[in-house]
Amino acid sequence: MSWTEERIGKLRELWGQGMSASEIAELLGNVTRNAVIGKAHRLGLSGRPSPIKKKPTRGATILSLTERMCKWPVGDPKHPDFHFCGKPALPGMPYCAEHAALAYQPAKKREEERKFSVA
DNA sequence: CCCTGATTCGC
DNA sequence: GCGAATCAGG
Repeated sequence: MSWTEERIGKLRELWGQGMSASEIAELLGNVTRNAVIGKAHRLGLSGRPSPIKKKPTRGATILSLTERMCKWPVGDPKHPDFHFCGKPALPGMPYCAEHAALAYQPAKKREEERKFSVA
């Protein structure tokens, strides 16, 4: 299977929407996340999370940074070591891509479960 | 241990 | 250029 314009367009679209490589690979079909990431990288993409160690924009106050901080509560709020994820949050999301996925787990095929409930 | 993406290697 | 393997981090 080669990367046609159609697939590349889908890849770029899904990737731009914040879709994870594994999700994109699954939706595209007959591709692995490695293929998607590899192609994305080759296309000049990558933008999404996990540039591993990154240099935070220092000079700005922590207040401005918290807006982009993943507000995922880690540990107990009463715990003295309580902290937030701190990873870059998605636009419009209080959490980063990973935690947003965890917080807003999309119910796939909810219809199927639904028809069972009717019975 | 799970997940993520990035980078590298071989085909 | 493609994909898998490997690396690095959360």
